[in-house]
Amino acid sequence: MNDALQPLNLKEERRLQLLDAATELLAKRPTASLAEIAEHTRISKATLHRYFASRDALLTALAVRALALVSAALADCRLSEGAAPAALRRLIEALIPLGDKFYFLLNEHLWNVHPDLVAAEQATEVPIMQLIQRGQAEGSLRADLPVAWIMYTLEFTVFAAWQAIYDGNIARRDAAHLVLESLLGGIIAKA
Amino acid sequence: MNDALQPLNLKEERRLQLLDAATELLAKRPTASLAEIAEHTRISKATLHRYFASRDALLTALAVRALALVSAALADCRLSEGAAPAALRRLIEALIPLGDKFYFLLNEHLWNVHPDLVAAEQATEVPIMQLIQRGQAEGSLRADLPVAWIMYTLEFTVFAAWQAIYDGNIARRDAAHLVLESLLGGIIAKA
DNA sequence: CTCATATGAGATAAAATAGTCTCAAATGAG
DNA sequence: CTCATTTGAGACTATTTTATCTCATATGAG
Repeated sequence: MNDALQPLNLKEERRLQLLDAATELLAKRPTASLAEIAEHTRISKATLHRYFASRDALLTALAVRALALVSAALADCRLSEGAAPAALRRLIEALIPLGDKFYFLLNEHLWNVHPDLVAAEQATEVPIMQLIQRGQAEGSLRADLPVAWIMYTLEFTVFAAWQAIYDGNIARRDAAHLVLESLLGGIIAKA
Repeated sequence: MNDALQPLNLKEERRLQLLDAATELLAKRPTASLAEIAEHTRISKATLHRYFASRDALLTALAVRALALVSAALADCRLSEGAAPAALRRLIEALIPLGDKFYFLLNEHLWNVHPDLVAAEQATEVPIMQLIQRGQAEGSLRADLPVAWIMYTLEFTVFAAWQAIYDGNIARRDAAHLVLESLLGGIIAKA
């Protein structure tokens, strides 16, 4: 699965560029037709079909790539090392640029078509969950909030940041800071 | 638009039940076909068409109802009264059960079809934005986080709660408390 | 420049979804 | 119970989306 991260020839590079542009659009508009995806990626329908034989092939490629990138990011973050808040920071910084891909992994409508990838997707959740548990055990994260809930709020806040960047409402360079501040410290002013 | 909240005859009651069930499914799976919506709502395709003449009619009804319910909830919350944190609490408590409808209002893929409702949707954002601004001016909400970002994180956290309830991962009765705690106070343990 | 390859536009076919309709059965009120 | 209304199943039609293909043009490497 790390094949998705190997150095590539030009055509493969282009294919991934198209795939990433398609992912963006599909994150914003899951109902987009292939004609709309072609338009968004600035290629003709025929060319889109040359790169991805079918809608299913496109969605599969998307899922595989999302899994590979998120898994690699998680591994790079070494979530089991260092204090939990610092690890969480590394995680958030890594995930924001992958917000659309991360969003796809979290949504069930893709998995209906690709149940074979479900186990791999669930495997991406394990290190995050363990990090939260570790933080609670260490006393650095609140233990009164259920782990499951912390995961939801983390995941949705990361996607909110991706969306806010995409919409042009926050600057990319500010995003991680904003997520960290609001998620970790909350929005209430300190006394 | 408050017509959507008037006492109803039995058939209209049933129609709204169907509409609400369809809204749930479409929040989880925007690509659901009418056949899938019919199955989810436990009626036949023919009956679905009897209640909503077309997919467009269904989506329009959904948007109109979502707008009516969210607008009414916002009005009930009297966001300009009382301290900002208390008003925020009332807001969150009101919005969670409307999470699927709120999510729809925030997403662009519906408005492509119904640009006429865009102004009304944007009007629902104004009292929320004003509340945040008021909180910042009063010093109860952090002024270092942009208003736009606070709105994103609020909206996505509310939807996260709706989703978590729908998935069976948190209890409905706990949801508002969890949102308030994590959003307002953050997830870092207090020293 | 040449030439191999990639691409777009648009026509066409196939598949899926949306929409329409009929009639028997189910439902609910009186 | 009767009877008016609603519903489901499924056949059928219409529309949209997906997929396929051709050929002229564009592109890029040498």
